[in-house]
Amino acid sequence: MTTINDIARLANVSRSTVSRHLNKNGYVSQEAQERIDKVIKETGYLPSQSAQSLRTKKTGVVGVILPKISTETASRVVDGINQVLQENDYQMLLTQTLLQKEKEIAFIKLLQSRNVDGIILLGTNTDEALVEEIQKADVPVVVLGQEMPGTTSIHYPDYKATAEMISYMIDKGYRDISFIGVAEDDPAVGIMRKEAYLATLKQHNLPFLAERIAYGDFSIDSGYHAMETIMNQTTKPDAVFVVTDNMAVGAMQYLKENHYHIPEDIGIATTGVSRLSKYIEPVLTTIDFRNEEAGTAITRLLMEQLNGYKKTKKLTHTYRRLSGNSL
Amino acid sequence: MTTINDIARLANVSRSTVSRHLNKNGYVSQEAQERIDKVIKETGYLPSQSAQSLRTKKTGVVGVILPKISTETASRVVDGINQVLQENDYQMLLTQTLLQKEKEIAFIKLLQSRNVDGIILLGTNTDEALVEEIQKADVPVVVLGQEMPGTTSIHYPDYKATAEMISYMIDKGYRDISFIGVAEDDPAVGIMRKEAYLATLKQHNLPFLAERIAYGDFSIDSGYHAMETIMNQTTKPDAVFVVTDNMAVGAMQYLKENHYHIPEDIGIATTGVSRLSKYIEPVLTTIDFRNEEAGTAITRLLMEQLNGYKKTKKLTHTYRRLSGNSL
DNA sequence: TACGAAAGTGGAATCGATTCCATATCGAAT
DNA sequence: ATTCGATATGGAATCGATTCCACTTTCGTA
Repeated sequence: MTTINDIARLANVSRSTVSRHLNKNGYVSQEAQERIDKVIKETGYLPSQSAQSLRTKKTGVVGVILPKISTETASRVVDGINQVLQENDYQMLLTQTLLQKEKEIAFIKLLQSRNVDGIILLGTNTDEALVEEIQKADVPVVVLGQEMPGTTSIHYPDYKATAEMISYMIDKGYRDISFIGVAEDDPAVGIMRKEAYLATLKQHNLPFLAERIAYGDFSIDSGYHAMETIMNQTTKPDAVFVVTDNMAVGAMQYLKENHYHIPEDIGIATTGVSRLSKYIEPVLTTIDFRNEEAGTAITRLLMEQLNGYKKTKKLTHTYRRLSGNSL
Repeated sequence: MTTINDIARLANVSRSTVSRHLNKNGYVSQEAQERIDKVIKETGYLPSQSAQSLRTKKTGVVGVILPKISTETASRVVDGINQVLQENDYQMLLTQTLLQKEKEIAFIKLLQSRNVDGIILLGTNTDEALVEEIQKADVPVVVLGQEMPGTTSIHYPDYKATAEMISYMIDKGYRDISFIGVAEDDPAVGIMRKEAYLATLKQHNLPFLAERIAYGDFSIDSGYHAMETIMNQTTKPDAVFVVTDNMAVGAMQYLKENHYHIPEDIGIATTGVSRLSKYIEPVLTTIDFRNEEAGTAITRLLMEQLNGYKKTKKLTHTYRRLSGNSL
């Protein structure tokens, strides 16, 4: 590796001069600039980020913590994040928790020791310990997907969107709607969406049956089994709302294997739009949270913080409903 | 930020002693260890990666260069990569080229200036300039998806798998198979797969018609238009092989919009298995390159190199065919 | 002609770690 | 009693940059 000292020596200047030239601050004569540029080109010199960031406390790296990259939702968010980071000359250090909550905290620490300039967390919970760790952090942390106390965050309109979808299903004529949710340690997906489901049924004076609800853990498999549980009851629902697309895939698989027709025998709706779901039968009716835009939005908020903006902001992301023929 | 100097001062030892304790090399008395541990716990001290890597020339970070993260193929590979990296306490710096070739070279440089310990490149071409840049790199670079001269790489069995799929289609009774490919600057996907298609037709004494071939650029849209081009000819094929799943989605969209039935009017086969494609009609017949395993495999090769193994290895990844009802 | 500001440059300290080397203590073996 | 190896510790150099400061030269203007 060639270093700034090599460049200085070869160009017959001091390393202060090289640095001044590279950073375009201070005075450097035309001739010196040319000699330096020439040597840099010849050697292919690249400044060491480690050394630079030791001095400047800036790495140009943003840490991203997410549950699992190979889901359509997450990878779209990452696309959005990456877009804004690239515009601002930041790189992305990516970590996956695989839904182990303790890893979120561990990664916040780890990323800081890696001297990232900021952290974007795709949130799955708002546990006390996590909130605390975020407060303690000495770099800005922004959160997407949960309303995190005391932290700049963007959350999805979980309640509103779910309520609207359930209403829509009722308008379509469904009267016995079942629900596949997730555990309640996820406030956004676990609590808000379920509450919206329950409240909307009530509002329309529809009865609520405990056996119409089953839970999964975000995986396809768990969606399959939740659907199975629901359909194994003595009476069967005429529709199902699944809180995540991944679980909806599992639910559909169960329905298909057991020869239920969608939407004649049972209607299905979910959140999250898949690349494929538009093109293949049945076209899923879903709530599209426009994850890519959410990714760019949360990253812009982080950029604001990196540029010195201090106040915490809370935003709600927008969404749209995509109508397919699964209802 | 607390530094090693703070720890040393608070624990009443020199910073050499703290370092020795942290790295478990050299002698440190029991009492000193305890005092140091206590102070570290109290302060929440984390060593600065920048400083460490400036001294040790190791960052514990691996750079990953890929075309686009929000594709099923890429995100599955990343999953595999991440798994092995995590096992080995490495983090991942992720970059996207969005299929701009010059960015591959730019990122190789950039990642080096960020002092990554190694680079994993999901290859899209084997251009001279790229090969050169890889040779020049002073960290190990491994490549997935292309057979890169002089570099450790794993490539997919593009020729064999494609030939086998075309044969399978012929066995199924299709006699007029069309082909949606990509530009030939991608040796693996652009050249090998097309050659396999042509050779297999010839081998079965089937005629080849130039108008049965169209090209896309990996995007859904381009698959749509390629399919459109093919179906707008005076005679129509009875099947199509699409070289990537993303383009296959576009092709299917075209077929669906124009009321062709799959597989009655036209059969379709592709590579790459989507989470969804198994569950929704029609179930796609595809070549599954098992991207996640490919990701773990290439990462293990990189780990070997990081541990001092010098020789370059060339491996071919395995695959399997998944039969659906799209043929 | 003189003087102060602008232009140009290098020296040295610094960031936060690691690591080599010198030094000191102590117990065991000769 | 002396010596030697093991244990324990701190000092100082170093990694590759940035940045402050001091110093010199140049130049326009009073």
